[in-house]
Parts: sequence; structure tokens; C-alpha cells
Amino acid sequence: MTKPITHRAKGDDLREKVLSTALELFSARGYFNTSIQDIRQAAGVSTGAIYHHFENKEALAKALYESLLLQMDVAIACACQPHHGCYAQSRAIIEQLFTLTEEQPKLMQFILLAQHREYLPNESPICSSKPFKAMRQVIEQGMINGEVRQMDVWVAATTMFGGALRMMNLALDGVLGHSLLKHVDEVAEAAWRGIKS
Amino acid sequence: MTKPITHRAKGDDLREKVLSTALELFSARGYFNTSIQDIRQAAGVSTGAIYHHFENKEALAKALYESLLLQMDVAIACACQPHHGCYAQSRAIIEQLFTLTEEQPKLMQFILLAQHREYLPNESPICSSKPFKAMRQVIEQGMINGEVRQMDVWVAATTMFGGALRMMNLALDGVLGHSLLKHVDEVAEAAWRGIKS
DNA sequence: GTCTATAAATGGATAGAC
DNA sequence: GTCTATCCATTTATAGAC
Repeated sequence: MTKPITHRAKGDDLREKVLSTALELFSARGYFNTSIQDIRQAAGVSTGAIYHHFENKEALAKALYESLLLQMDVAIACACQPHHGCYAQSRAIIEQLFTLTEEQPKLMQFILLAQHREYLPNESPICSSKPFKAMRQVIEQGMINGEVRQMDVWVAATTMFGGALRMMNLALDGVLGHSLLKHVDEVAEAAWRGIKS
Repeated sequence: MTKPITHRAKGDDLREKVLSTALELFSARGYFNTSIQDIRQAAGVSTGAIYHHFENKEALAKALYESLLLQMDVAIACACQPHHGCYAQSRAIIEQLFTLTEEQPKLMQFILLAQHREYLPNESPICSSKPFKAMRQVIEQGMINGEVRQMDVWVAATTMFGGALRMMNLALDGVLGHSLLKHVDEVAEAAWRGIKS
């Protein structure tokens, strides 16, 4: 920490402003339909300021992506932590995912629906990211404990969370009239029937 | 039909060539990373020819999208047709989806993973398209027949097909080492446990 | 119906003042 | 650290010959 602690640097605020504006625009129109100009205007900053904080447009997207993935990872870890057993943890994850989808749809839109590989060519696929790994590990542990019957781990994990993720897609696409959160138990229980021993 | 029947018009061949090249490039790099130049070169045709057959780049993508959706719709209808009962039909759909994913990954990449709304702003979300409607109808019918227990229809449909679709995502992202088709029965049976009465 | 050449616009990124 | 002005490359789309 070489920065002065006395007061929040102006630069950090601007950086955050740019990131939140970028999320707004990327999730609404997509990465390629959003120009630096658009971000500049919407954030009320200058081109130079953006390029001072980010090497280029791709680096901006990468910073945003990583920040949101981390946010999602923390949210899932926190949701899991107070619960024990595969079902309780899986249900808690689904509830947390549904909550995030309703409360921060732009975050989930960007994380779930965007095709990051098209503009972050070196990024590994989202299913290899930490939050998704955490979800698989819950199922793996359940299989070791005998709560989940013996089956292919990938199949077990997609069975448990695939339906929930599809429901989130529907909600984000606006085809689901009612609230996602109403369905947490129905979704979690139906999926659990598929894999419990 | 005002065209002469005697021989296949040259124009149709070129049109098909452009469409198949576009699918190749769109699925590999994405719509926005593919220029008309790229298509022109890869297809070995001229700019003028492309614009003779398609009003603009968006119209090209729309034609491709609709053609592939139709292809998928026909494939699903054919897979369903010889079977009776909700489970048999659902399993047949999953088998057909897995087969398509393995045999025509570019088609499925473009249909499933691309964010069409970013470049086809007037298109309705993919979950409202015919093939996805057909999948939901199979489940709806199963609920009427009593094969599927009473529950929210959206939840039932996503429970039945959500896991399979996630597995396809994994396969398309290249994180699934082995063959998708090996898992048809395991995936279908696990999902079925979730919704059967 | 297909070609080449080119127009017109946009967008990412830089330079240099303050 | 932030601003304005501008460069340069790329891209969509058109014009007009064949």
C-alpha cells in the first residue's frame, strides 16, 4: 500500500465508475455493441481517463469479468458455509443463485449469458471457474458421503444444478412471469430426487 | 416457383456456400469477430455476390439462424415421433440433442451458445422457439397423463432437460473428455426421477 | 449474377496540454 | 490523473463494369 490512507483516491472512484458503467452497457447491449465512446459518455469521463486505468477495451472487460466472478464465488461460498450435507448446501447454492439473479440481474446476465471467449480469447470456459468448481465439489463430497448415489460426477452435478441454471436463463430472458425465488424448493427438491441415493 | 427446374441455379449454390461458411466462422469466432471480408475470402466469393443474396450482414445471420432452428426443430420432431409416453419421448429428445452436438457441433454452438439478441435485436429469445416449445409440450402432456407429478410446468421442463443442456455446454466447451452419447441413459434417467409421479 | 474498386462511417487507441 | 483533439485501421455497404 503506497497510497495515502487519509482519503479515498479520486482515481479509484473513477475506476469503479467505469467498471459499473461497463457492466451496465455490456449486459444490456453486449460487449461488441458497446464502444469506448458509449462508456465514456455514460460514465461522464474522458477517453484518456479510461485508458489511464485500463490498457485497452479487452483489459477492461477482463477486469470486470474477474471482479464479478469473484463476487459470485464469495456469494456461493458464504451461502454454503452455514449448511451441512449435500442437499442443504445444494439448496443454499440454488437459493443464492436465484437471489443474485433477481437482485443483480446485470451481474448474472454478464456472467452467465455472455460469450466471454469471443472477446477474452485466453480465458478458460466459465464452467472451469471457481464458483462452478465449488458447485461440483459439493456434489462430489455428497457422493463420497453416500448421500448421492454412485454415478458420473459430471452427470450428477449437471442434474443437480442444470435445471436451476435453465430457470435463471428463463428469468433473465424475461419469459418467466413470476419470481424465481418462489421456486427454490421445488427446483432443488426435483433435482435432488435425481441424484440422491 | 418461377425458376427453371431443369438445373440447379448457380445462385443457390453460392447462397448455400455463403451460409455454410458463415456458420463455420460465426461458431468459431462469433458474429462480431467475423467480417464480411472473412466470409468473402473463406467462401471464395465476392462482396457483391454476398450482398446480392443478403440485404446485409444481419440478414445473413438471421437467415442462418432460422435455417438452423428449423433443422433442430425437424430433428426433435422426428426423434419424438416413433415414441410414446413422456419418458420415452424425453429420452429420445436428449439422445437426438446429444447426437446433434457430437455430429454438428457448429450448429449447436451457434444455436445454443451464441447471444443472438446482440445482433438480431428483434428476435425472440431462443427458449421461445419451436424446438424448445416442443420440449416443454412433451412434459406438459406427461403431466396431463399423470406420468409426471403435478408441479410448475417450467420447473418440470427445466428439471427434465436442464441437465442435458448443461452437459451439451460442457461438451461444446471441450471440458468433457469422453463422449456425450455414452451418458444419454444416465442423464435421462436421473432427470426423470426428478419429475416422475 | 458476379466481380472490383471505393465510399462513408465507426471505433479503438494515442499524443500532448493542463 | 484527467482532459481534448486526432490518427489510423477496419468494416459495412454501394457503384458501376462485365
